[in-house]
Amino acid sequence: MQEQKILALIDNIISVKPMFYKTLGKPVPMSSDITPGAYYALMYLKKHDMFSMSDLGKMLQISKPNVTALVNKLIAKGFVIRSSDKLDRRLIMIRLSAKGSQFIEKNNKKYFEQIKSKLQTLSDEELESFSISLQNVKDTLLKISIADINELKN
Amino acid sequence: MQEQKILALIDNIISVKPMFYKTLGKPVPMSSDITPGAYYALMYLKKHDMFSMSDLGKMLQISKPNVTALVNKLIAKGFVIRSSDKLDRRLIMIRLSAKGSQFIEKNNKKYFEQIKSKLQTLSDEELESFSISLQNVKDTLLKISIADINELKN
DNA sequence: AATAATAGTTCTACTTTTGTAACTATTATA
DNA sequence: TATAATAGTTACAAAAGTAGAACTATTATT
Repeated sequence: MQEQKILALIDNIISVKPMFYKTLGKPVPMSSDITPGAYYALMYLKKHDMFSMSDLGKMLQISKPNVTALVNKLIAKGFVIRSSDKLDRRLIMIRLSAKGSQFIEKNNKKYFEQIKSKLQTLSDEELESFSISLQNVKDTLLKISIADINELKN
Repeated sequence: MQEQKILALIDNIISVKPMFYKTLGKPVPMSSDITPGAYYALMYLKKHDMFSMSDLGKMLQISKPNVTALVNKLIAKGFVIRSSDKLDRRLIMIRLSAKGSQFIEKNNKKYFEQIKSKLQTLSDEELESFSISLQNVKDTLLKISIADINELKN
């Protein structure tokens, strides 16, 4: 890819980031039952099934002490399960509990309505192309994210 | 658009938001010369040229007292210019100064390298399609954002 | 002219996020 | 076995974001 096109792409990445974060409403506090950061953690766990504390921190880009604090809160709420790896007892694996999974699904539904109303300004064609593009963006980010976490492991 | 496809779209929106925010590195502190929120404000001003205090707050989704505090900091740094609207003297219009514009351009370039390294895991074809999709997502978000701000005006 | 509405400010307190340093337990290395 | 490296925790501090209430100045409404 040409250098110039890459620069344009990165410019788009930079400028779309805050838009993405802000345009479609607040992250996800709503119930105030949980902090946005904790909600993100639950979403990652829902997508990726299981993480060690360290890898969860890498995904969320937060430091280890913060992972501990965050996971403690999620455990206190029963949203997450802690289990130590038997092969390497240093590792503590975190996964979603049934309660945590239900919580996310229920809350996301509430959040749906909020976003849905914002989408009403778009035509049917715009919705279609937005949908396809977003899927592509998501897949790409996921790929970058996974490549990134693997690199950090080595 | 079918209800089911819309639900899938929204699900993607929700799950891609935290990815977008986190996957590609920290928002934009870097120099620590400015907070991420203030940086976002500068980016909005770069795109939209001019905002009243209230509209800026709506774009950034922050309350009026916080707009004041944020803009004060930006003015102290000389990144932004304050001017009152002559037709409606209640309005205070904010726009980027030359210094602010230069600051953003310079800092974005630094940020480029960080993102560029993350993109190296992608093939040329993936970069191309990512680029196109992202442009579409950006345009769509911008459209939603503008529709939203106009609605709030009425 | 009186009243209501809007734009912005000030003051204040609170939540959320974030980072650093020192520590324990376990595993890998030499 | 001694040492280094890794995973996670604890304790503390500080930055950043957020919001409510009361206030001034200006414009719109009646």
